[in-house]
Amino acid sequence: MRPAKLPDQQVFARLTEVFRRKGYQGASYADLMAATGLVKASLYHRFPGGKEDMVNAVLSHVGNEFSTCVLSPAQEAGPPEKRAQQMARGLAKFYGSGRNWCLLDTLTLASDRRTLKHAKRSMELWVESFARIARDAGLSPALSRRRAEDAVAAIEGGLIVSRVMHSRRPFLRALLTLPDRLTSAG
Amino acid sequence: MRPAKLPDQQVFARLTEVFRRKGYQGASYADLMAATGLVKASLYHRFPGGKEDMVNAVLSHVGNEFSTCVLSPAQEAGPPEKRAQQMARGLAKFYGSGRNWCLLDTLTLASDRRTLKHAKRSMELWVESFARIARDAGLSPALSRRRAEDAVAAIEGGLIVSRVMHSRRPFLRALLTLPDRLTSAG
DNA sequence: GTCTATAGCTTGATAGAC
DNA sequence: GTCTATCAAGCTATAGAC
Repeated sequence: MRPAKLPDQQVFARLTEVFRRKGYQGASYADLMAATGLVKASLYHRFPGGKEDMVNAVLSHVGNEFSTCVLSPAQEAGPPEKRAQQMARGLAKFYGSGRNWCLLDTLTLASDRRTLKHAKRSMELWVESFARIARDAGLSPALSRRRAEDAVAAIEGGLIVSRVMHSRRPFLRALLTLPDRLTSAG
Repeated sequence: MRPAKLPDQQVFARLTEVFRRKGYQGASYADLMAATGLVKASLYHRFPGGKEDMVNAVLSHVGNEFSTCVLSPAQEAGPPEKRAQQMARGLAKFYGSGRNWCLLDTLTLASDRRTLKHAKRSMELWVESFARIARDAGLSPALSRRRAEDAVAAIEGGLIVSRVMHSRRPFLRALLTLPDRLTSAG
């Protein structure tokens, strides 16, 4: 009998896990097959362009998750501080309290231009979303932009220090200081 | 006639360049051969353990550079603010104003335990060096440690945002705020 | 949409001449 | 300390059956 289709959601989740840990070049088909339980030809059936297609599908999928989990609070009504706190909670969940690594980091080592552009667009959305909070808190557009970029950097850097030092605290501190970072005057 | 020995310094510098851009798995022998001008067997002659040996030699070599270029100002006499400024200048040079990527980031994706331990030790030295500045500025040991970790995270994150967004400013801002980050009260 | 089977290329690694 | 030559293993990719 014909094997049932493995749900897209599961495929995406498992591919994501591999790319997060190994990056683009580090993720071999052997890894991707083992993670999904699908054989190579099946992966090519779903992603005709091979790994490049997979990576971009994963970036889109994870980008959607990130939007609903983290970015959407920025759009809603309410005081900027509260919205920033909500985003921090979303980030804690999204990054598994620092256990997960960030695709925008791991996928931007020696991968193709399409992927790099995709990653840049994703980070741009993230920064813009943070900047909106800062503007709503009364900061100037230019300062808001800087604060937003620096907040993203604090989180990405927190993830790296957490990864290298084997402690989640640096990442968690970056979340704790997020609201102040985005909304405090000066 | 027998080909002359290619100076260690040049070999290290060129290998470093490759590992910085491609990470451990991304750096193939083809890449390493092209960068050094040495053939595969010659690389194995210098590094009997292959890539793992190369990476660890590169980490040691770059670690020494980092020590003299960045960490040594922390040991000297003088006001903490001045020393922090000196370190910021050293970091600007070391990271090519944001053009260079950090080995502690790129080499910690799916590489062997020895390399991960080496990277952790290097970052530990870095954090400790920053923390000393903070203590000399009068901060408590615990706060100094947190400030130091967060400062390293700000720099690593600045490098990532700079890399993804194609702008050196996030990294350069992380340097500009370094002295205050390490020495301000509270 | 899954699988088996196969192809050719690239990889990491070694032996041995100069 | 460099090189040429060679190797098995792993890699990406495709053809075709069910």
